[in-house]
Amino acid sequence: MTVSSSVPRTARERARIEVTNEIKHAARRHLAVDGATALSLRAVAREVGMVSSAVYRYFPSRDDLLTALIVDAYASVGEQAVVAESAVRRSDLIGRWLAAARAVRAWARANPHEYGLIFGTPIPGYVAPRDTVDPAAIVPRLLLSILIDADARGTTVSWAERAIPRTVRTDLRALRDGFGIPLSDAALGQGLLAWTQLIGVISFELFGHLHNVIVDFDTYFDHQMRNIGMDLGLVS
Amino acid sequence: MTVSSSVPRTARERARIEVTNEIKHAARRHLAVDGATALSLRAVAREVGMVSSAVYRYFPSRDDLLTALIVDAYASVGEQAVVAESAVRRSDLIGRWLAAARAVRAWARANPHEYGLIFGTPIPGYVAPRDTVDPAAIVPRLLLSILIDADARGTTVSWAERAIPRTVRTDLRALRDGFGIPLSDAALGQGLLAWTQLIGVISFELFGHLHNVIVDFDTYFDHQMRNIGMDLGLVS
DNA sequence: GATTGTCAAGAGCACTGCTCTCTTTTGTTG
DNA sequence: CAACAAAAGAGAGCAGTGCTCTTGACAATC
Repeated sequence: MTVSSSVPRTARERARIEVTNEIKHAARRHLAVDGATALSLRAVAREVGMVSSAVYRYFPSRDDLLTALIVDAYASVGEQAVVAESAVRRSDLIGRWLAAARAVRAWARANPHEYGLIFGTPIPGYVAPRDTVDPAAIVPRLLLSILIDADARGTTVSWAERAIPRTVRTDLRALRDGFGIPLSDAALGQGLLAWTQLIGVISFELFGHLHNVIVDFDTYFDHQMRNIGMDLGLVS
Repeated sequence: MTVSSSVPRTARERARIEVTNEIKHAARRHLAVDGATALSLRAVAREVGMVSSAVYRYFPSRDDLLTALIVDAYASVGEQAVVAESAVRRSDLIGRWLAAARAVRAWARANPHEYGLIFGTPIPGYVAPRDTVDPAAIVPRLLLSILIDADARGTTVSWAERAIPRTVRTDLRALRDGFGIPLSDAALGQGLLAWTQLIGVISFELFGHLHNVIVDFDTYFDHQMRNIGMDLGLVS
């Protein structure tokens, strides 16, 4: 094997990439309409004009197809969040937090099944391969970068004075050292919870747990996110 | 139709209830092992010694079987939470909150697939029937009762002074009036978020979003829940 | 130009949810 | 008690699924 890797050289390789993308796009369309459980490899094959067995040349199993869609979904939501957040003035910390949060929610509402794929019930017997961890970290990393900027400006998190158990400190230290995050245990811990809250509020909305409770989800989401941002010390 | 309704009179009715339960138990076993998507009506039928078509006399479709399991799951987690919370001294507000939260998490860890069934990705094209809304409300209601007791003791929620948008107030008022909840908008709103957080933290743990981040989940969960409880004004 | 690796197609296996028809069992009524 | 109606089980069958294996066609390389 030579250096050829990312650049398609032969016509075969080029065609392979093209067909692979075609399959993925068709699969994403089916996913958007029918959901993950109803995603049929045969139906996808029909749509791209192939016989089902031919698809197996590109994805060795249905789960592998789903994994590819998961990676793409993570990349997609991550990109949306990054773009939205980068459009806000750097010093407007709460604005950056709200922009990122709103972008994630908007993406989730536009692609509910893809959202469910990555933040809902995991596929049984399925373990996320290495490929998914990098794109999955985009949004959390973005949120942390806001916290880091806030910390640099001298803000403090509302739980700064609260005790933190020893083993939690150990876990947080490993996280901080592993990724080089210059944040206090308190900020890191509360940031982790904020990330959890963001996904939790969106999940409750999309999965119907606030049906007949909240009507104006737009305002409700903004309200909760703004309060969380204030607790994080991102005062405007 | 006479008064006979809940009490089985004839042997047939009795047998029907028994077979129905047998099917549900077999289904629950399969669910626990293989997950919801892999739940096969035929496999369940085989286990109870029936032919698949006979099961349709009891559950008109696979989704109806799943719905029955969902209702049971809600009832199950609700009972666990109620039992655990009731064992705590009434004046120990944070203890009651922690007991309920820990009970929900313990149930979730013991029955991950049932948890995923009710708090994970909803089944595509599936709308929760009326039967599910009552059992689904047990845990939220329990958490609210703690907040109500706290309010009666004069505690205040950490967001008590923060502005609440008009439409959010409208939604919260409808909720308060509909269920007769004597709580301020601030307490109700923050309570709603606490409930979301509880499920969010458990989901992140079970669905693997904190893999390689948190090791000691027991302590991490307790830590976050205690902090949330403090924000709710449940100081010990 | 012959050879080697890649791809698409087709048949087939074991499984699924679900719908029929047919037979047996059960409860009620004349 | 016999006759009838309702309920429940059995079996076959349909259309669909994921996946495997074999067969034939094409392209890249020696």
